[in-house]
Amino acid sequence: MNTDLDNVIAAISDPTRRAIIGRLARGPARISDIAAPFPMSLTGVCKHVRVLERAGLVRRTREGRENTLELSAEPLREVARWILQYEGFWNTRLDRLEQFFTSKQEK
Amino acid sequence: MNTDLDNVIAAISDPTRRAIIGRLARGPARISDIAAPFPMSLTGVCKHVRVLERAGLVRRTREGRENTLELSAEPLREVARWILQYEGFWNTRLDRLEQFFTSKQEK
DNA sequence: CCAATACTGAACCAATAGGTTCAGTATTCA
DNA sequence: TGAATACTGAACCTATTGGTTCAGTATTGG
Repeated sequence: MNTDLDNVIAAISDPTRRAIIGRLARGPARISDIAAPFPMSLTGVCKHVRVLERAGLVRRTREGRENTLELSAEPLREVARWILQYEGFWNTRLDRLEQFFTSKQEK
Repeated sequence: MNTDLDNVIAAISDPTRRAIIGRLARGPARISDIAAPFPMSLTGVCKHVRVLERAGLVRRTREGRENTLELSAEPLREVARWILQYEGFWNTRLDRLEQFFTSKQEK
């Protein structure tokens, strides 16, 4: 089974898709606009956009032949939450030790 | 080309590997110990561990026939940094609007 | 109306991911 | 020493990923 978290993390594991997110953070854009800077066919970019869409990271509004994309960063929040639970492990050696004993007590 | 960030994010996109990280957060463990709860062959778990290792998320210490694994969460920091730059986008509607105009000004 | 624009779907491809089994190598315990 | 333990490598399999091309459908501007 594939959870939402899996899909979101998989979506942001690709550098092209992270770049698309970065672009959309500066404001909404059409697929063609987004595709322009990439050394890749429009179809290729289209596919990446669909992956982001399925992960809930992008909202699409069709008007006529144009598809305007908008960043929808909410799903990243869950990912941040998952990662930040390990925050104590990437500071000092001491923090790591402390975290270890804290979790031992909790158990 | 595959960046470190790509490898780390790809590593944590798999639920089995996230579970392994969760297990190691409670303290070091041998591969067999880690493998036990998973409905999967030891070889399968071994492969997952190697992925985590290549991403720098796990350190291994061999003593005799036993491989003791230890969490090395530092690489997650970069991922957190990447995600948190979009923090303003997952709060209120207002925040999103604000962020949008702020970035417009910067440009 | 015609041509250009903005996509989209289908078919294809090579590489990678995630799993398996089986056989092998060290290492340790009794 | 001999059996059990703790892995590891190789070969294999299927499904998915990330890309392509080509052909098609709407939509729009001149």
